[in-house]
Amino acid sequence: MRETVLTPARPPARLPTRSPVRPRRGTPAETRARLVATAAAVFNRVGYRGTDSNRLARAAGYAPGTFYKHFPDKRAAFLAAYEAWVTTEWAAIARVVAEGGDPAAVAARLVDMILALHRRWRGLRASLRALVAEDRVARRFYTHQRRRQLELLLRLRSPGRAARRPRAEDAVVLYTLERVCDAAADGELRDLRVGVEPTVAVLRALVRPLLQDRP
Amino acid sequence: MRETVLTPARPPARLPTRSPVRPRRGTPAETRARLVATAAAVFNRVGYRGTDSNRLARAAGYAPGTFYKHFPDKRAAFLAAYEAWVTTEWAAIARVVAEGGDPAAVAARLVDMILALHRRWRGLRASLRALVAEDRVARRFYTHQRRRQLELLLRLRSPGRAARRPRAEDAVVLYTLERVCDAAADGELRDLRVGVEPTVAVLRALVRPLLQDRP
Amino acid sequence: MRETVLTPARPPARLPTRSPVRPRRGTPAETRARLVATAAAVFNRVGYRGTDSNRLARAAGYAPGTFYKHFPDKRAAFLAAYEAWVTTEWAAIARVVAEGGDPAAVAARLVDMILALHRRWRGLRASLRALVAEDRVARRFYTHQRRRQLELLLRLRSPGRAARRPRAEDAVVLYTLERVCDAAADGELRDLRVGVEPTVAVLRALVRPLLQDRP
Amino acid sequence: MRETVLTPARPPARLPTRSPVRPRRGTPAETRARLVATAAAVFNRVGYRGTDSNRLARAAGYAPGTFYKHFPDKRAAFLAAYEAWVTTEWAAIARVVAEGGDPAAVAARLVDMILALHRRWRGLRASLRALVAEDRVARRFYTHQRRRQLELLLRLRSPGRAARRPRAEDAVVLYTLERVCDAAADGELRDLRVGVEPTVAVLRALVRPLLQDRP
DNA sequence: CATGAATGAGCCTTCATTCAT
DNA sequence: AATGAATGAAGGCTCATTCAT
Repeated sequence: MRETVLTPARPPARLPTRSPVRPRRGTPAETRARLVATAAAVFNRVGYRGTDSNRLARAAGYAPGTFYKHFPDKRAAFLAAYEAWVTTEWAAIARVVAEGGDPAAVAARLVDMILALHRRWRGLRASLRALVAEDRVARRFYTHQRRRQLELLLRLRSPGRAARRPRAEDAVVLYTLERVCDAAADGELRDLRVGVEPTVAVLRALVRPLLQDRP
Repeated sequence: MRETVLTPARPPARLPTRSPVRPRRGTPAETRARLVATAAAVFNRVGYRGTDSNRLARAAGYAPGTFYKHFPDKRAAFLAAYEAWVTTEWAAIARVVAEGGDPAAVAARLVDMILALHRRWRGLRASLRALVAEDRVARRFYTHQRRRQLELLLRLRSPGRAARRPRAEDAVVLYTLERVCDAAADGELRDLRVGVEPTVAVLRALVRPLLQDRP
Repeated sequence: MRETVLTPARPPARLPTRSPVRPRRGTPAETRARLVATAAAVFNRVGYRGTDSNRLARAAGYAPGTFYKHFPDKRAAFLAAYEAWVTTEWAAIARVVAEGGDPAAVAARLVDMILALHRRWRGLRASLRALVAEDRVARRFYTHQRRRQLELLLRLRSPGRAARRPRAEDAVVLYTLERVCDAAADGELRDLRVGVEPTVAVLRALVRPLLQDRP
Repeated sequence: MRETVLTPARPPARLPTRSPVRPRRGTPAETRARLVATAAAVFNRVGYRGTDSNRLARAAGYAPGTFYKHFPDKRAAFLAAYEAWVTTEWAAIARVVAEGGDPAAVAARLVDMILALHRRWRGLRASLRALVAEDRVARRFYTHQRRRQLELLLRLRSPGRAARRPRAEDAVVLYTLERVCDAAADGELRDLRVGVEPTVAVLRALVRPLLQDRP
């Protein structure tokens, strides 16, 4: 196994990042996209509580009022950023799976890619966890995204056929993958005196069975 | 297997809950304990962001100033409440393990107990996640507690001897257990159309190997 | 006395109400008229503070900028709506007086009509009072309208001749009529446990002497 | 008739006006009273929309937060100021009536006093009208005060006995008195080319029958 | 030890208005 | 003539924290 966690085969997928200054006058969709991209970057850097809607707007090159033309509130902007993140992640997952190869190799590439993504967006993800823990609406949104992921996973594995693996097992693996990648991204593993490499190996072993139906 | 998740063999261990009103004047330790207990209960009910330090003090029967005589800030009160929770949890774990029985039965009782504890304190735990995600100090505190747990686990399993199981595996199981119990407690599983019972079964299978050294 | 307050002899005169949607492109006068009519209806429903100029423009089928092509500001649109209301009211008054009949009957029909008009436009009138109370320009505008009314009244009563009734008495009756009709329209009388019928009777008795010169 | 409207027999009753600076640390009741007095003065000068809660607090010598320890919002502070005003007014009315004298003289003193009070507090009263016109809660509060006045009036006139005068007539006179005094205070009469003196004479004639039961 | 009145920076949001198209 | 994206000053309110008593 050549690849290491820190040098994935392919650079982590990126959310579009903020354009520099004064984008004045564009289509609403463009403005919204700029706001979302900037919000993602800013939230990732300083966290959800670390900014306010005014700063978010300014960072994207707009005045405070513009923000509220596109989002009912700060939370909505955050959830839009998170949704973009999930879309990015699952596009990347689909790509890795589509590339094919033997299941162990695919599992390895998947785990590496997911970990890289969690690393790159660890601030955003931390804020997500915080918000989901505190806010009903955010929680609903998050759970909805996770259900999407579960369905996606089923479809990835067995296109056209019914999955034979129990749903509970899939869910547990998904939770584990998410939680452990967050821990690794946040440096928790290091603080625990647990190596990243062996942990990644454990995750790969966990993910592999996800990729094929039971024998 | 008789026990169900919803009716654990033993009622979930409880943090001391808040004393009623006006306890005024006692030893500093008593006052602090009352504040911690009240804080735990209030945080569990309305979340970390759902109260302020004034209300917390009043709920325990004190004036706002008293709160700051015992804690440098609101976060410290929260972390004290969480520390009490962890202590409670691991005392309960030790008790279950000490009761003995065949490993499968012990694993089952452990998972049930932990899930019950997460259910009872789901508000507190949600706030913990939020705070840990946002706050460096809280994160350090949390990671420190987790290390304690890891050591405790090692000692539980193989008193006196060195553990032979890789540390990474233990850590992953610990994360999984925590994350999935939180998901169950918060109703995420239901929203995902995943049954609690089969999920618990998966967790038990995961926990069992923790309890004995490799053959 | 046949007529009741609630079933006036003739339906209350109506300001033209808002045109439905997208009237785009017309003469400036048409556009302005549509904006005024819509503004009257919207202000009557939600009050002056209850909308903003953007919504007002949209409600009339225009973009925000169009609004400011026709009015220097929101207040101007309101005053235009109020002016239309006063014109409507005094046209109705003139009509009732022109119909003739014995003074008592005319007074009765007048009071009923005025009350009906205050009822139908109570939201608009409430906003008028609010604005007049807060805003110098609106106050001047309002006082100017009231002077017009006073002159109109003098001319109604004694066409061609100088009035012999002291101006102060007329003014007081005008104020009373206005204030009490507003109170009735707003349900204040009910809250005061004062019947509308006897109050209307008092007003009629007050109005009658306005209609003829002193004997 | 000696007294003129502008030089009433007795100086208009005054709400306590604001204390100058930094009153730090007092009983809550004192602080609240200072805030109410300052609010009354400031609202009277610049109107309800002319300040904000921060400025109100600062004007009374406090920080913004202090304001919200005593009032749930700006409106509540305003209504407290208005309530104080009504209390002041009716104490003055009771005093004038208690002084006795022949009904015409009492009526004259009453009207003069009320007009003076409306003049002194015309800004406050204008804001009251604005708020009542726009805000349900303020309207309810205002109507409640007015009912109190009506009851007070009944009791003033016929202590111990039932009133024989119809309630509707009393209410109409109360409304007239209020509306016309406001008009005089706001300079509307002048703009209407109506003299204050003859208007006051009309009001006195109106008020006189309030003071005694029908013959 | 405990009190509780007071603090004040700062956040979220609104809306009347402008101007490039 | 009409558009509508963008503006930005300002307002209402919160809450962690202090300090004189």
